[in-house]
Amino acid sequence: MMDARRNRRTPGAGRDPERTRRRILDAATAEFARHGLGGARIDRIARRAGANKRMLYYYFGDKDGLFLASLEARYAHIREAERALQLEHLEPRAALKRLVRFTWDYCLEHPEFLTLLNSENLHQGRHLRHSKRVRAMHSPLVGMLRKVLLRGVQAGLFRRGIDPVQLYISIAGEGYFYLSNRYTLSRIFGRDLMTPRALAGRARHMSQIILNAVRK
Amino acid sequence: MMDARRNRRTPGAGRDPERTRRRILDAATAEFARHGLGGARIDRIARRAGANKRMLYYYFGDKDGLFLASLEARYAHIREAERALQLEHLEPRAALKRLVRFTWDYCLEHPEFLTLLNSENLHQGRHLRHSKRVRAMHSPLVGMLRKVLLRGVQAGLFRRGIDPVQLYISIAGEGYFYLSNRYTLSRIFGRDLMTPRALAGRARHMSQIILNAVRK
Amino acid sequence: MMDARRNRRTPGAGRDPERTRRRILDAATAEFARHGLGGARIDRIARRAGANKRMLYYYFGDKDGLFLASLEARYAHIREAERALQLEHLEPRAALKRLVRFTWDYCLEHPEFLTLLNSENLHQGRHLRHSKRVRAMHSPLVGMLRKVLLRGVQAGLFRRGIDPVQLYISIAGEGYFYLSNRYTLSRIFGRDLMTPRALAGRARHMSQIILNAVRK
Amino acid sequence: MMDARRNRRTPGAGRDPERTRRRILDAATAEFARHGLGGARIDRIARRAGANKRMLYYYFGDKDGLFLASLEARYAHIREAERALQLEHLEPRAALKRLVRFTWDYCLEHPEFLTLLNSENLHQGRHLRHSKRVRAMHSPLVGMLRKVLLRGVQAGLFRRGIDPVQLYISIAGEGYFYLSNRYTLSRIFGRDLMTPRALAGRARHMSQIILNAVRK
DNA sequence: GATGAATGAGGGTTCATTCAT
DNA sequence: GATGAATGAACCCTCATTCAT
Repeated sequence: MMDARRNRRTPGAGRDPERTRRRILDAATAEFARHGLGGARIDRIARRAGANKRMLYYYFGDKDGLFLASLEARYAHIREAERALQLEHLEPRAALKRLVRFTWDYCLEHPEFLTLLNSENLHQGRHLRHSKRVRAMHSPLVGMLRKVLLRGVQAGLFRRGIDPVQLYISIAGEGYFYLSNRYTLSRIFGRDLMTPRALAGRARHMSQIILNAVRK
Repeated sequence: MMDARRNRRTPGAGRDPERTRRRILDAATAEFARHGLGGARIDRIARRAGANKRMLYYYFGDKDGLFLASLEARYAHIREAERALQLEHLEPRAALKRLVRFTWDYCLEHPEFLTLLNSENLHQGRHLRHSKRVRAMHSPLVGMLRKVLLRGVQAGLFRRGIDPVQLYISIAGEGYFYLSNRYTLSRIFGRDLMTPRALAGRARHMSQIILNAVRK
Repeated sequence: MMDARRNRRTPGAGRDPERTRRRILDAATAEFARHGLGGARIDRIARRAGANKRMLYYYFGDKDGLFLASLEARYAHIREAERALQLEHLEPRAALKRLVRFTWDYCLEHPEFLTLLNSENLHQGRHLRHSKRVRAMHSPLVGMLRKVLLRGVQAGLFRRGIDPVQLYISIAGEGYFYLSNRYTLSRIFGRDLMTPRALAGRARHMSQIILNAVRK
Repeated sequence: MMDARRNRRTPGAGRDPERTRRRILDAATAEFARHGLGGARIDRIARRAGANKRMLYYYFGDKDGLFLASLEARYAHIREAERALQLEHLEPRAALKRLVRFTWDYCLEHPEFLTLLNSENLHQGRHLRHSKRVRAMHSPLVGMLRKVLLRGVQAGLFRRGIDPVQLYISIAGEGYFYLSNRYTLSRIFGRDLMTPRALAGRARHMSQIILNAVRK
């Protein structure tokens, strides 16, 4: 209590603003993902980030601001990854398969994204409504999918009239629902849905569903 | 449960245990659905139920007990409604269509069920784990779907090897994800997913997806 | 909930007023002894007594009334036991030894008495103040002890001028403090005061103290 | 701890952590002493300390933590005062008399210490069990008394084989029981034990008891 | 004599947030 | 940029007690 604080350079604190911000954001994402917006605790976030509580307010305004920042960061992350898929250069069916696979894998590897979205929807999207960035992020995805569908139709592989947004929602939904609701589903069906075998089965099932959905 | 209660005096209070219990449960379901488990407030539930706060504890033990009771009641409700579908007497494709339609309509008319399930999954199913009733409720559902699929195969309409659990998860997931995530999806795609037209479009899309998924 | 309650004759309830009263009193004594007045719970008492909570109020008025009744019952008990001592027929030193021994044994065998008294003193004796019985019950001990001391003086064994009340407080206090404070004393001295050996040691020590106190 | 605090503004609040802590601790000690652990009220403590309720948790964790802190502080206080007695430099009988007198006076002037200890014992010493400091505080006391007894034996004044722990328990117990149980004892003996005269009588009686206990 | 249902005040505790430095 | 101390409202829950039957 009365020790002189020499050489402050402990990891996780100190004078590296960008790093502090990043640590807070990561800690917040983990906390929101685990406990939801209502269940998240500012104290835990600060502790996990190794930061002073006051800093959260300094950088993000308030709890909701922090939540929105987490959400935006995760959206940016997945959209970034999607762009790297480069479906344009693939044969239409292969492109679709790849997108399905990617979406599944992403959900599997980033479960925090699912719970973050669930929280935002529980709160009726009131954070995202204030986000300027998020709308712009998403047109490329729809455009990309639209082009794949068009190429499939032109190649005589896919049927006409498929709405890329509806299809994307199916692609995401097939995996999302399975994973997001894994606890209740496992329980009511008396079956562990998260064994490697079960996961592989779902991946196969999803591919079939989506490819059957578009075929002529 | 459906017996006429004589001589009610003050509305919402007084000596009618079953009614008091029911009112609390309904109020709780609404509150949990709207705010999640963490965001739900015992005070609001009591007020909305017209009951003394103490009564919640008297009947349900604690907040978690109340949450579990809400969850079980909703599960019982949907499974009850499903049983009334009587898919056994329908032609296989009609039966499937009917189940898809029912599931969609149910999610649409009972949005509280979706958020309740999301909350339970956010908490990793820890309430349902203690439920004895819920597992037993669900085997009839799977059994019913299995029989439909079997009849479809025998009639030469459906392909073999479809897992009824995987299929049910798709049926539910197609509607669930769309509705549960409607706020974020509407925002990122810049399109109101809840207009009558959009809803009708989704219903059609879902039917196609599922029927295409099973066809030979 | 709608079962007809046939043949009510479960043990611990039913139509035996005196028995019900007794069971409540015993349960209350145990509860007060264990948790103190402030920490005692009406619910626990009722449950332990196998009685309806309302009955506690029916028989004893309120929590304080119940506490006083417990206290009085324990006082009556020890006074009863004391009367059986019959120190009059013993040689003075033997009489003293016997009293010391009795007091020690009683405290040891009835630890609930100690905590009950502590509770009452914490509350500044406000229950006992309203008791009419307790004053009348007052210990025959003082009279008995006075006679013993007198006989001791006359026999040239004890010194003059010893106040029987002071001496009695010493006799009780030597054991009471040791036992009542056994947890803190054991801890601060790093020694378990409740081993058979330690208890025997204390009994011996006490006898010596008291006998030395009166000797010429 | 004894440094002068400059520029105090509002009394009882503000930015003086050590002072805030101290005020809370004092208020808690008084409250616990008066009402016991179960009967103590966090609200009252905060109010009396002129502090925000939240601060109690900030500094002491919870009610039990606060209770333990109170207990430790009081133990530290009496042991400190004892050390100041410097019995080493006194003739054995004088040393003993002084210790007896001191212990009596301390109990008389610090009745809160008695009730605090009673509370801790009611709770079976569960707080003290977690204290690391308390054990260490007490070996000096025993050591000091042991040396006095030894010197008394060597001087041919005291008898051999007296256990300093047993003797200390007697020294403390003689006063403790009298004072701690003053309400019930006064009531059952129909005599006010707290008049100056009565108190003086007890002090004399105690000295005799203890000195007679050790004499040859 | 006995019961289950109901009450309102208040229990300890925790919350997101802000102050002074 | 960063900190520890402080805040007041509100959290879930429990209390002794009483009502209606």
